[in-house]
Amino acid sequence: MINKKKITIKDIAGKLNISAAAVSKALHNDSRISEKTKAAVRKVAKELNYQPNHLASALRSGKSNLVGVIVPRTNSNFFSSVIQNIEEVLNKEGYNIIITQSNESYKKECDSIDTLLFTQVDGIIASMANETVDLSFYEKIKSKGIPLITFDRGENDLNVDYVGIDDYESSFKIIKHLADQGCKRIAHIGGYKRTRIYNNRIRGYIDALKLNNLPLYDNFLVESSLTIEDGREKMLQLLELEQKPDAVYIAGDFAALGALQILTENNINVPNEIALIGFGNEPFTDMVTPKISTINQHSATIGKKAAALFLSYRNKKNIVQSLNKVILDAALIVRESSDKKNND
Amino acid sequence: MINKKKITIKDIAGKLNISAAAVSKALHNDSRISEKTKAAVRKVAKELNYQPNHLASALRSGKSNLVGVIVPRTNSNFFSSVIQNIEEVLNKEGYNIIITQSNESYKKECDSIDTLLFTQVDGIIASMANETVDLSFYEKIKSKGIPLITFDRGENDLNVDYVGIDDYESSFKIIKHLADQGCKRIAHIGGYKRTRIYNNRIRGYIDALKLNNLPLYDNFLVESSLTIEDGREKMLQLLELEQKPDAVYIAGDFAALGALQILTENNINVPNEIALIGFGNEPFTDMVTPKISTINQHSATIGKKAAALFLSYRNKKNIVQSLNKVILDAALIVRESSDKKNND
DNA sequence: TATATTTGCTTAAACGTTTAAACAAATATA
DNA sequence: TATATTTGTTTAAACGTTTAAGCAAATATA
Repeated sequence: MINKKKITIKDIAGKLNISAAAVSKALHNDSRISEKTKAAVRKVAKELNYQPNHLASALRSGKSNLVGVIVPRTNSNFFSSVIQNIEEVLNKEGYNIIITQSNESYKKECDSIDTLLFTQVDGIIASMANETVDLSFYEKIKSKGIPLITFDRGENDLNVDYVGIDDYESSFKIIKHLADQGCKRIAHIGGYKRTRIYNNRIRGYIDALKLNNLPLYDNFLVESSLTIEDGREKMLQLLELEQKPDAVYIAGDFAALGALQILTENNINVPNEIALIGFGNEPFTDMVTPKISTINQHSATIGKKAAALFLSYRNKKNIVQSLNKVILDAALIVRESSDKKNND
Repeated sequence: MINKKKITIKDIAGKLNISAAAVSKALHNDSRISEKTKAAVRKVAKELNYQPNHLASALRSGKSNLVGVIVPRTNSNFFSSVIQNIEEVLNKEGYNIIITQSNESYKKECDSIDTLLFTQVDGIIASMANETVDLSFYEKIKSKGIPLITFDRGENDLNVDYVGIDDYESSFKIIKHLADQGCKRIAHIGGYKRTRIYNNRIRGYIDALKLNNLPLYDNFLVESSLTIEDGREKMLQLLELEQKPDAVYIAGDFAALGALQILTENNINVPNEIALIGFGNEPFTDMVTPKISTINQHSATIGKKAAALFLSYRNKKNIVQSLNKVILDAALIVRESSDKKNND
C-alpha cells in the first residue's frame, strides 16, 4: 500500500496537457488563468491527492511560511497558552510554527536561534531566558532582516516589537490591595534584577510602598530564581528575621507555591499572619489550599497580539524594526491567600 | 546594518576558484576532497559566515531533517518532558522538531498531520487525542512511507511502533497497595473505554480486584474525560452512593485533583475515610494537601526511546512498519493521599 | 615502460516550485 | 479595417543545494 511516488504539478500538467506553470498559477488563483482551467486543475489535483512541496516553493519564493517560537519552557500555563494563540492566528494565515524551549539556558537559546535561522523561518517570536544578558544572538536575527517579536521577557536595547503586561503598574495593584488588607510590613521575593520585567516589578514594589506610606526594609527585598525550591528557601530566610513581614509579594507563582508550603509546614496562618500574592495565574494557584492571589497576565491576548505584529511585516521588503511596546493592563485576582475578610 | 545578501556555496567557490560541487563535498567531508581544500573551504565559510540553506538541501536530498511531534497538549508535565527528551536526542543527530498540539481535538489532529506532511517532515512522533477513533489520517502517514512512532496513546490497529508504560500492570500495583492499606471498597474513575491505555487501566482494575479477593461494584466504575471539572463531578457522584467507596483510583492526575477538592470541601479525611490515587505524576500532585499518590510514567525514557525508534529508520529505503511495542514498567509513588500509616 | 587504479576535482542535471518574459489568440479601440 | 489592449497560456530561468558521471593528473602495478 506504500505510495512513495510523489505527485507534482508536472503530473497534473501532463494529465491536462498544459504547462506546469499554468498549473502553479491555477493553484494560486492567478487572475490570468481561465476559470475553466482552474477548475480542471483543482479537480485533477484532488483526484491525484496532490500535496504541494513546501520545500520547493519555499526555496523558490524565499518564504518558508514557518515562524519560530522560542520560550523558556512549555510546561507553564502562561507560555503554552501564548503558544496556542500564536498558532491559532498564524495557522489561519498559512503559517506553521516551530516551537523550541530554551529551558532558561542561554546556550540552549543560542542553539535554538541557530536552528531556526537554519530552518529559514520567516520570523521569530521569542521570550528570553532568565540567563540571557548578551543580546548578540538576537541581533543576528535582526541583521538577517527577519522580523523579531518579543513578549513577556524582552529588552528595550534590542529595539524590536514587544508585547507584555505593565509590570510596574501590577506591583502598585498588589501593594495597594495588601495595604487595604491592613498589611504594614510587606516583603518582596523578586526575580533577577537584570531581567527587565522583574526589575520593573521591584521598582513598582518600592515606589508603591512609598505611595502607600509603608516602610521599605532592606532585608524584605530578596532576589530569587523563582523556582519552587528557591521560593521555599527565600521564604524560610524571611521567617528567620527578627521582625517578620505580615505579607509577601512574590514575583512568580511557582516560587509563591514554595513559599506557601513553608508557611503551611510552619503552621503560619495565611493570610491572617502572613498574606501571600503570586504572579502569573498558573492553574495550580487555584488548586492549592489556600488558593493563591495572583496577577493574570492575559496570555491569550499576548499570543494573538504577538502573532499580529509578526504579520504586520508581511510583504515589506526592507524590514526595519524599532522599539515598539504594546503594554497590556494586568488584572489582580484576589483569592484566599490575601483576602482576610473571608478567612477568619 | 542589514545584510540581506545570503552567502551560498557559490560565493565560497568563487572566492577559492573551485566548483560549487567541490565546496559542497568539502563541507560534507567527502573522502574524495583533499584535506587542503577542505581546510580552505571551512576557513572561507567561517569568514563569510556561511549558513547552509536548509530548504535547498532538503529539496535536493529529499530529507528535511525535521521531525513532527503531535501531542494532545504541551501544558502537562508529562508531555512537555517527553518533548524535551525527544528534542535532546534528535538535536544531537541533526534533526529539529516541530511541535503541534491537538488540544484533544480530532479535527485539530488531522490538521496537524496535514501541516506536518506539507512541511515534509522525515518522521512523526505522536500521542493521539482522546477523541480520535478514525485512524485514516494516521494511515496516510504510513502510506507516504514516513516513519510513525506513537507513545502513551497509541492503537494496536495502526501496526506501528509504540512506547508506553504497562497500564494494565500499573492498575495491579495500585490495587495491591490499596488492599495493603486495608481498603475494601475501591472505586475507579477511568478514562474513555475506547482509548486503549484507559481501557487497559480499567481491565487491570477489574482483574486486580479479583486477584485480591475484593468486590467489584457496577457503580464503582465510572467513565470520565479526566479533566479537573469532571473529576469533581464524578467524585460527587460516588459520594452520593448509599454505600460509599473507601478508596478511589483515578486514571488521571487532573481528575484526581478535582476529586480531592470535593473530598476536602466535604470534610472527608483523605486517606483515612477515602484513600485517593491518581495517575501521571504531574508536579502539582506533590504540591497539594494531602500530596497525591500517583504513577510515574517515565516521561524522559519514553521521549528518548521514541526518538531512538525514529532514528532506527534512518537510511532505510523501504520503510515497512509493524506493531512493535516497547512497554516500560511504571512506578507507584505512594504519598499522603493513600498512606494511612503516616496520616493518623 | 605500458597499463590500471586512485585521487581530486569539474560538469551538468536534478529536486519541485515560482515568476519574469514572451507570444499567439481574442477582444477592444480608433 | 488597422492598431492597441487584454486574455490565457508557454518557455525558460531561477532558488541553493546534492550527486551521478566524467575526466585529467598522480600514483600504483605489472
